[in-house]
Amino acid sequence: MQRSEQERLRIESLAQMRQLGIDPYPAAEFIATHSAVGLADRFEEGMKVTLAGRLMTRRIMGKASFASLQDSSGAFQLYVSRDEICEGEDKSLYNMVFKKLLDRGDFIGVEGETFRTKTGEPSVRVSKLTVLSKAIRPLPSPKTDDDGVVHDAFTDPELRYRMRYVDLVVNPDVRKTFEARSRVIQAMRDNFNAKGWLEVDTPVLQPIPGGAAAQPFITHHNALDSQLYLRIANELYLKRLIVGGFEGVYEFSRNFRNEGMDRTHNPEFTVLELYVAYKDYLWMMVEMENLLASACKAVHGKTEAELAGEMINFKPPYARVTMRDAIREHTNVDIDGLDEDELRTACKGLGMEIDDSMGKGKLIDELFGEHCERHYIQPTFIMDYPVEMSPLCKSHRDKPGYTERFELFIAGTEIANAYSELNDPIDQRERFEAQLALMQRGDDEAMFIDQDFLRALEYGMPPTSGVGIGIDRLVMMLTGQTSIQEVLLFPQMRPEVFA
RNA sequence: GACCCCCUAGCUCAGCUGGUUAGAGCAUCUCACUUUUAAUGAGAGGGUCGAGGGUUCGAGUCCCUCGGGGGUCACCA
Repeated sequence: MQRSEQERLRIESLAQMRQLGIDPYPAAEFIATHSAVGLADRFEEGMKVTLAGRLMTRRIMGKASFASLQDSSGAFQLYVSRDEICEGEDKSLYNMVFKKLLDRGDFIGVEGETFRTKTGEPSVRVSKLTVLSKAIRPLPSPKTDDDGVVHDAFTDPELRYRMRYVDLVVNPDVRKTFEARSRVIQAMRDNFNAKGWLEVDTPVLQPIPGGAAAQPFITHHNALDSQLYLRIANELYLKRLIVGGFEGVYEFSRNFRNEGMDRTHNPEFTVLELYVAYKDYLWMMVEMENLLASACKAVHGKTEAELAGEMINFKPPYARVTMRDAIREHTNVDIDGLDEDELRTACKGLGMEIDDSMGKGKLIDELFGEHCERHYIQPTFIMDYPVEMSPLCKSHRDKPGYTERFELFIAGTEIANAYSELNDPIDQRERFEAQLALMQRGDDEAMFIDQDFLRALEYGMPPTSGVGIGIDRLVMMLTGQTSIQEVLLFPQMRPEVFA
């Protein structure tokens, strides 16, 4: 393979280290007494410490040098003096190893005593230096000037996503985003566990891709000689567990949909699904408000987050708007009482592209998606969806033709979808059959009938409220990112071709 | 899937209506330097300009095909 000049030099340094009796990839444990930030937080002069991490910038000034050591928490300054790491006549550890054979990016461990330099910078005066792992490829070398401006940043999205390991090393904000993602998920999990709800795992490989309307990935099991699908949702499995007697179950579900990719869609994505027995969608709204407020606090320490120049306020309560009112407000169309033909005429009047395969539910969905959705910047519950677009949702307790469903919109994007779950097995069977009719009419997103799920409902499911929250999108909202690729460690890319 | 834009050194980028040997900063290498922090000073090396074809006396630059990426739209969360 073709090596760059810098790579060849580093490989040569490896050999030279071995000649000096230094193992560039030692096996032994290295114990760091402190992390970089931990040491900075509890800094006193005269502490005996050890640190481990990557050697980053070096400023060599003859017989002494400054360097920064970067670990998972951040960076700390090292002071390396020739005569302090080489006590005897042999100065090769400094002159050869430190100055020549080590490079930016190599892992080292150091032992030494803390002090402040004359400019006041907390530093470690290195007395012992151990090579922990040599890097043979050079890292990109961004620099930050006195005004905080970053020069030569590693910014090419293709390289950053394909080599996330490099991105994480040189772009501290990237690491912060993924730490925030972990905190969001942890805050949610803590919240659910405190209430006694059970975290469960349900099948990713499903014989029927149910619980949502989407194109699945199809695979094949050899031993069973049967077609299987990667799940597009886990909803129907969690409801089976409610039938089984658990009162609250949740799962952070990796779902797979064989559809387009853009800045809010990745073929695999994460949804938190939560189902709680004896609750309804009104209860769930309050639950969501509190949940998102605590998730936001977990990231920002307060209930506000900035996104694309807009402050998003996660403090409860959130606005509640019915689907009918939302459409009426933004299009002057009152969907109440319109039949399918009248609705189609109204959509055409608004210049929308529609076709005959669209049923009433789909038409309303289009109306909302095209004309309303983008207006909801602050967290807003859109509630009471028409029954045609919600085949798994309970009919509204006092609005015929509507369901007890809400979606939560933030920054014009759907973040969560929740129901008072349909638990009437006869009604559910009819809804599935209506989906079948839509499918025959040409709607390729209509749901399949899951006979086992219907059988489960026939054994009796308590009244239940369930919700799905798009975790990737929520993390985007909470970290100020506008592309899903920035909140996925390894976003889907075309396979790389190696020459 | 459609349209638009991008791909030049390890990184970030210049490179005009085509014109000698393709440039800069950082990184790298050599030398100097014991309190620097975008360290500094002096010097040096490093490129099949995404790939392949074409037009031309001459292509990084114009045209075509392909590959990769980004953006917009459509489907979807």
